[in-house]
Amino acid sequence: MSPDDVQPVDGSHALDVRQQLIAAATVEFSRHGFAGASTRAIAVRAGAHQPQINYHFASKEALWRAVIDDLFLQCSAFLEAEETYEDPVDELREWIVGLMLFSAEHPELGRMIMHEAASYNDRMNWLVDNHARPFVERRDRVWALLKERGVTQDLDDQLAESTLLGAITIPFVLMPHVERMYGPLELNDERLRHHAEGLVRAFLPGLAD
Amino acid sequence: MSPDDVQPVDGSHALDVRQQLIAAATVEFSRHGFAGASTRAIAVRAGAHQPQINYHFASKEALWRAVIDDLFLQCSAFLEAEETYEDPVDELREWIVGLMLFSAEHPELGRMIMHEAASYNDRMNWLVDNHARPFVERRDRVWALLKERGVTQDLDDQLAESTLLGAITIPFVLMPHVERMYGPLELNDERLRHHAEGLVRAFLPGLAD
DNA sequence: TAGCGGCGTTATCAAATGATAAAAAGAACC
DNA sequence: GGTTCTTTTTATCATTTGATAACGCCGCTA
Repeated sequence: MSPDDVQPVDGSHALDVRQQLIAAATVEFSRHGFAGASTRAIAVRAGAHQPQINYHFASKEALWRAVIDDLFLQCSAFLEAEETYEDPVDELREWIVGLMLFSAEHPELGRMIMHEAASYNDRMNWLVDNHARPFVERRDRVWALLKERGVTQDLDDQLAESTLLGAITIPFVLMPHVERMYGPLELNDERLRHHAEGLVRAFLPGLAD
Repeated sequence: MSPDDVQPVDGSHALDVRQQLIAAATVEFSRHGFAGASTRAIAVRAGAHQPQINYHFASKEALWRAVIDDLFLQCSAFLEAEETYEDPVDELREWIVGLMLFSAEHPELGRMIMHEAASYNDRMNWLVDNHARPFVERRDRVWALLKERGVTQDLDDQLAESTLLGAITIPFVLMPHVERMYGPLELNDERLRHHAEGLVRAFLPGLAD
């Protein structure tokens, strides 16, 4: 009410709705896939009205892309550290550990990719071309380097990438499945890092440590 | 036209429609998930009419369960060999190789599981209780045995199962993704087996050979 | 204070969806 | 050949879906 009891300035409330919609859509899309997530359910979860989706985004599909953009941004931030390593061994090791920790905290990205990458469709193509490719190409170079050095597990070159991806992320992507099987899991940082070390040994068996 | 131009005898035509519907539903469900697959698209692919789904199966959901039953049956047949091994090392090794070959040939099962296991829902519960649990419990026993023997990779006990599952199946589950990345893959039996050996070494590093 | 633009809110549309009813067509059995 | 049961085929229903239109509210600016 008072003049400097600042209302969010200059459209920031609209930005807030956008953020809420993205957050809600992240949950709905990752749980139910693109087709299974309804714009109404997303709106309810966001505390917004369904037409606001088409106002703030061009379409359901555009909202989906915004969610993916957001998740990859978070993922990049999480893996930022890997940028700084000089030794490719350290880089891959930290990538494995980092991606596993990210997947544990934000399994939604892996889930959304799984939903789309099961078929040849436009969203999958967009996903690969706009986000996955740069990620993968960089890692493929690192993998090739380490392969020459003889420290990598001997896997098929074109399957290695997705094999690592699966081994690292699937336990968290399938957490509902895992918990149905074993009961609620209590994963603390220590357990996660111990597991990650196992993954590193599995795929970089040439490391003497 | 001629009298002994035999029509399929004794209801076998109906059985044929059932099979066609299951085959078509396998494709549609694995590509688009439960919600994304429409009964009309399934019927068209099967060369049948949409209401025949509700005639031969109680509901879309019942058809989905029939598809899963069918796929797990095929998977069991594929892995039959593992039943015969005495040494648990051989059993796990052959399971890894067998599941990888099955996933390469029938990626649909993995894709359908991925669609469902991303959230807590009835189909996921049914899947775990009716199919996954017996599979997993058996393998967990083998894994525990081999762990005592000190030949397994040191992974978190409750994450090891899904980690293996991910490493083995994801390249084929995500084949559209992989091919978008690398171009069309030509995976022959030799390449697949070579890759599988790498997986065995990754998760059973204690084997001297 | 009048006008304007950004945004929230309500109402509504056309299309698609799973399911069912009812009629038509076969197949089997006497 | 007639009867009965099974299966196919057509027509249709009630919901749900993504999207748009229309209207109202609020803040800003002149």
